[in-house]
Order: sequence, then C-alpha cells, then structure tokens
Amino acid sequence: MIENKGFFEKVYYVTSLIPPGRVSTYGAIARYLGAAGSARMVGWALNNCHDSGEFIPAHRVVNRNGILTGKHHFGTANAMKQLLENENVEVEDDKVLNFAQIYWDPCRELK
DNA sequence: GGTGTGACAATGG
DNA sequence: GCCATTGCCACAC
Repeated sequence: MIENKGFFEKVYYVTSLIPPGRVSTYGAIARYLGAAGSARMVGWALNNCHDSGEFIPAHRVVNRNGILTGKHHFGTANAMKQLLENENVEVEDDKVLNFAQIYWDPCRELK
C-alpha cells in the first residue's frame, strides 16, 4: 500500500483517487494522510508532482475556499480551469462554483 | 543535522 | 466581515 511510501507518494496516490468531476482540498488530503495541519505539504508535494513520473490530477485539488490557488503552477493560468471544465466542473474567476456539492472528502468517501 | 520553504488553514484585530 | 499574522509538518539544500 502506501504506508511504506513517502508522504509525497501518499499525496500522489490520494490525489489520483479523486474521481473526475469532483474536487478536494489540501487540508482534507493532509488530514486523511494523518498529517492534519500540514496542508502546505500537500501543495508542496503537488508542486513536485511532475517528478512522480505520472500525471497527477492536481487540478482537482483546491484550497478550502474552492479557489484554484495553484493554477499558475500548472503551466498556464487557464490550464487548470480548462481541465476542470473539461470534467463538468463549473469554474469561474479561478474558483469552483458548486464546490460544496462536488467536494470529495477522502476521509468520507474512502473511509 | 540545521535552516528554509511551500499550490494551506486557522485565528486575531 | 475583510486583511494580516501565526502555526504547521515533511522535504530539499
């Protein structure tokens, strides 16, 4: 499983489990990994997601406000928004509109 | 092995 | 209720 993996691997794993059309938050992922309060680590891990060798749907991970904080790190500013809209996720002004509805909590969904 | 950092989150004014 | 500050913990240098 992912227990033996590093924290980054765990982040990559959980992030890859986010179903299309759903979004999650850094804090939720961090809490699911047992590192509650280290939400920043999740963002940092996703920052190095390009080193994982696999594509990580980091566009499905936003902050607790549903704002696409890391859009700039995604390459281009519109890339993240474009990917979300491609998955039927309504995004406007760099934030998810129906964020509360499509919010995917690993603690609740994966359990 | 110590310091800095980071795509956040929570609290305080 | 909005803006500024602090805490946070794991990883890179």
